[in-house]
Amino acid sequence: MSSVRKIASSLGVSVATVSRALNNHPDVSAETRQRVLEAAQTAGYLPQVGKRQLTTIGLAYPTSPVRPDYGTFESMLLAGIVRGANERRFDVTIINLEQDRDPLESYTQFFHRKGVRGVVLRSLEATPRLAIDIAEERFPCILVADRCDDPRVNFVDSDSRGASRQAVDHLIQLGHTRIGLAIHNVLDSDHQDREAGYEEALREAGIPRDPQMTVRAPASPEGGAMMLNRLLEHENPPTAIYFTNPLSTVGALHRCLQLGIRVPKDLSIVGFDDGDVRLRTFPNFTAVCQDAHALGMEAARWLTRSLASDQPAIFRELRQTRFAVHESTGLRPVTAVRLVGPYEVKREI
Amino acid sequence: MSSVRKIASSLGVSVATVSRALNNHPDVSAETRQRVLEAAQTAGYLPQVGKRQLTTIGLAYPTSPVRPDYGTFESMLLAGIVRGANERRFDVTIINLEQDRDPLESYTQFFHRKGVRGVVLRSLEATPRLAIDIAEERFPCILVADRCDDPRVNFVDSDSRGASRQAVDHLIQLGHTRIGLAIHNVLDSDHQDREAGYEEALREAGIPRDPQMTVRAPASPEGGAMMLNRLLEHENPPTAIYFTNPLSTVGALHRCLQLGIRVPKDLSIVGFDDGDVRLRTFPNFTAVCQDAHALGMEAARWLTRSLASDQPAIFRELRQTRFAVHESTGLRPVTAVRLVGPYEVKREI
DNA sequence: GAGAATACCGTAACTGTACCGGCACGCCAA
DNA sequence: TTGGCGTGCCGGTACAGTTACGGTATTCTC
Repeated sequence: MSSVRKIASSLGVSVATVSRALNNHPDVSAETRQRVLEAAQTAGYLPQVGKRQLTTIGLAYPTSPVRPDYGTFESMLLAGIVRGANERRFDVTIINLEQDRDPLESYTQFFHRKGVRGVVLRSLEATPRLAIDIAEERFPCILVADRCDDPRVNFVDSDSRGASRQAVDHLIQLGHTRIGLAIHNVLDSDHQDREAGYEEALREAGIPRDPQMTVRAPASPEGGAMMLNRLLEHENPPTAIYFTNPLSTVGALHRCLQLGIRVPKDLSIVGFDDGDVRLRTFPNFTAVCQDAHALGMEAARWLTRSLASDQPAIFRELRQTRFAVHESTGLRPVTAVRLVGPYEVKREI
Repeated sequence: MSSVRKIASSLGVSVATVSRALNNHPDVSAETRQRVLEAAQTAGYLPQVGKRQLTTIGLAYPTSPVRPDYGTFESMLLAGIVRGANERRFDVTIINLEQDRDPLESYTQFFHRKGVRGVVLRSLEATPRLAIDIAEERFPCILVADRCDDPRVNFVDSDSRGASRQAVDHLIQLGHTRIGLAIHNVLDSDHQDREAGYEEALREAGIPRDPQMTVRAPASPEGGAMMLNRLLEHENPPTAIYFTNPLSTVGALHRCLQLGIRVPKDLSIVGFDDGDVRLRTFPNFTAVCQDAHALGMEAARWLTRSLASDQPAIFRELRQTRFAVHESTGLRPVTAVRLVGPYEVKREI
């Protein structure tokens, strides 16, 4: 519809000036650039190279991409996105939202300058705000591995409430009544789910929730070890713990081995897994499992289908996580383990 | 230099036909397409949209990208590549070489159709052949995490011979004389390095190499456990083992815990690490460490610098891996552990 | 105060792609 | 046989956006 020439004539400037303004070239005054950007925004300008239809989608990260913290999660997610996009012969480019973006330009302009027709937004921590901003500009976007209340925001997320409840139920069935919750210190929607599932299972079983049985720490092996320490130092320690993150689960299991705590004989542990971390620990841990690959694939599939068919529907999917029993959960021990010193373990009646 | 119009006039066809032939459109005869592709090849045709200089590089995978097998290695590599490319404001797109490539078109045409000016080639297993093909077309390309004898091929790889030798030396210093080698069953250059380092250290110390102390299996936790079994079933078992892959190291440590073999008291283990796997096992294992992030960053840095400066130099870098001592290596035990049944361990004099 | 340097912008030339129409050929029915 | 119709293939042209070059006005320097 709109082109650089249309915008140029409507503003009384030349096409070269419009092009320069849209591409952050230095040879244009700030005032003119502002006028051009506004005109482009209101006209709903979409650049097109030649007349080619672009077949690239972006994977946008608010910060530096692929944080090692997340273990294999990012890998699996990316693999899923690439596979989903390839089904319709789309390519995927990685976009860093903090890099190379002019604060003046809109997201739409930024993404078009990058040559992508839509983005999968990988939201880290507290930034679904971004998704709303992009949705407001009506640029095709889908949030992955997070969710958002705004009705204009598309997302694919996993819902771990059901499986979390199932996990805690499983512990209760094994006779446990004092069950700890070791959760991320930043409560995003995922972790809210897990806490809700934990709470539901307790309530259903008529077990009152003890706030001292909930501890919080960053998602890391060190955080996991720390949370284990804190729970077992309690005068009335738990006999089972639900760790809501893969890395803290690994850290906790490691700490148990260090302390000589036998899992599951002395202590039952349910963890969380994104990939196959649970199959690489000792013992293999019972876990709530999230399929990151499927998450990414679904997101890319919907986005590319939506771009190809050109009908802007709303898409919001919550995929249920799965509960898988392995070797780290067992019957409630008759004697609970308690930590009395940094390296001293006491088995009580 | 050359454009669709130049090619069109030199062949006596229209620009539309050239464009169609270059983009795999159906409305062109096979014979004409062939002629156009050949002319484009000899003329060294490089498409350019508008007059824009493309600032995208590709990360090309011969097969499906990001294999979960490799743990966090792919994640770290990708993160490094993206960061290296961003330094010069380049973007990265993921390209699957098996997808959407017409067998008739050259790699150059394929990559240009994808809109990238250069590629980082992630070679998996036995495919440095690809790097040679691409180098022959003079398309900017760098092989990462592998190497190639052909003098036209650029690469960034890590050299683990020195650190492997250091690792085995370390074991010898601790009094070990019977040292096993558990290595990948496919001997790419990386694993050749590791074997060479092992051999060198033994020779230097005057210890004859026993072929029965070398076992081979796929790089997986199961492979690691299997290799451990095979070595410890030997009538004269080793007191220390070098596992040349992160996943097999994890599998072996897991198997030791299962069998009740105390590491390092009964058996010393040196492993290999790409990221921080060694810090998430029990015990944390002594390892030869490869910095995948740095590998990717160096590759992308060189490629983007080379594209920006437009001088096609040759680049071949071997980064030394690092040897890090952790908790899985100790003094040679007086009694070696031997496996006499699937779950029976015997400690001999 | 005159010359030089710089900031900003317009004209025009250039890139590649898609739409539309035309030509040649083959097939089918009257 | 002949006219009509569909299809494969291709050319002309309009149009997308970008950049080289040059011009004008303003500012800086001596």
